Amino acid sequence: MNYETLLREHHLKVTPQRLGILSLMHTMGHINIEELYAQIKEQFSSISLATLYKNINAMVENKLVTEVKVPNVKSKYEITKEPHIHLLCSACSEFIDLDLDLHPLLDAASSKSHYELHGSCIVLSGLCEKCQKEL
Amino acid sequence: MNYETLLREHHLKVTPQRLGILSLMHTMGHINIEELYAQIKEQFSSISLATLYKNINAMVENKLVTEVKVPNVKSKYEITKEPHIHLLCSACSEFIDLDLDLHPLLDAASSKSHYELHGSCIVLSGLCEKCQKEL
DNA sequence: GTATTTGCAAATGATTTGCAGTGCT
DNA sequence: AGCACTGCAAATCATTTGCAAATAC
Repeated sequence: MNYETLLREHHLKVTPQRLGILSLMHTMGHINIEELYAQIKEQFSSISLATLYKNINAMVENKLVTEVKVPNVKSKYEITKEPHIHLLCSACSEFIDLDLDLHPLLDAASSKSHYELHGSCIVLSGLCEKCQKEL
Repeated sequence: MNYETLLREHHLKVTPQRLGILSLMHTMGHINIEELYAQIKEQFSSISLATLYKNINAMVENKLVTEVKVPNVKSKYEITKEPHIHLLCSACSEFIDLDLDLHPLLDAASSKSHYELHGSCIVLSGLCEKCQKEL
């Protein structure tokens, strides 16, 4: 993925810090502010939390990045993609994407409610396969 | 609904403040901390925010109440019920429940991921019927 | 060259904690 | 009676803001 292009397409200037943020977000899949700050300090030891917040906010406003609010844990951030399901394991905190066709659900929701839908935040929680066996 | 019984069933002591909180939550459907504080002050003028937080947290821990994390706005609280969809209008901030059969989705998610699912937080956002017409 | 971004420090906002007094069972 | 709850004040944690120096375009 070319992060420079991605930034420019979303009307954001290219800075080394932003490239670092996107690269981490891409390799981690989902990441919260705390983890992001810890990781990015390894590349930019003097980066400040304020910069991180400003950048994340700018990216979310420009829809380059999506915030996923998750019950019980801190918000995660991911590079924006098509609507999909998130799964959270309440034992080991694994947090993964699940690509299922959401159109049947979205269509049903839309026609029953007469809403014109633009976004979704779907988090299902339970036990992952591994944790089911270990408990 | 009998709030006293509800509290006892969830191993929480009955206090006037808690009855007030549940009553408001039931009549409002969904409510955030700020709204709740403003409303409950009319019944208990000396109630403190700390008490409100402690009670909400206790109720959430005992699963009497569910926190709904919503993108862009403050968390809402509701009396716990079966999994369902929430709809948020991004123009007028209407926030409503939509009762659709979620079993097809949950079953598909479960069998594809091998997760044993326990909870869901589903928020769809868009424009309500009224706001579509006005824009 | 101009506008934006960065990093620091300080300010704000939200939530939690400690504790003395009160109320529930 | 004993333990949990309330309300206050203070502490903590998360996020935002203001500003001078550095950087992007």
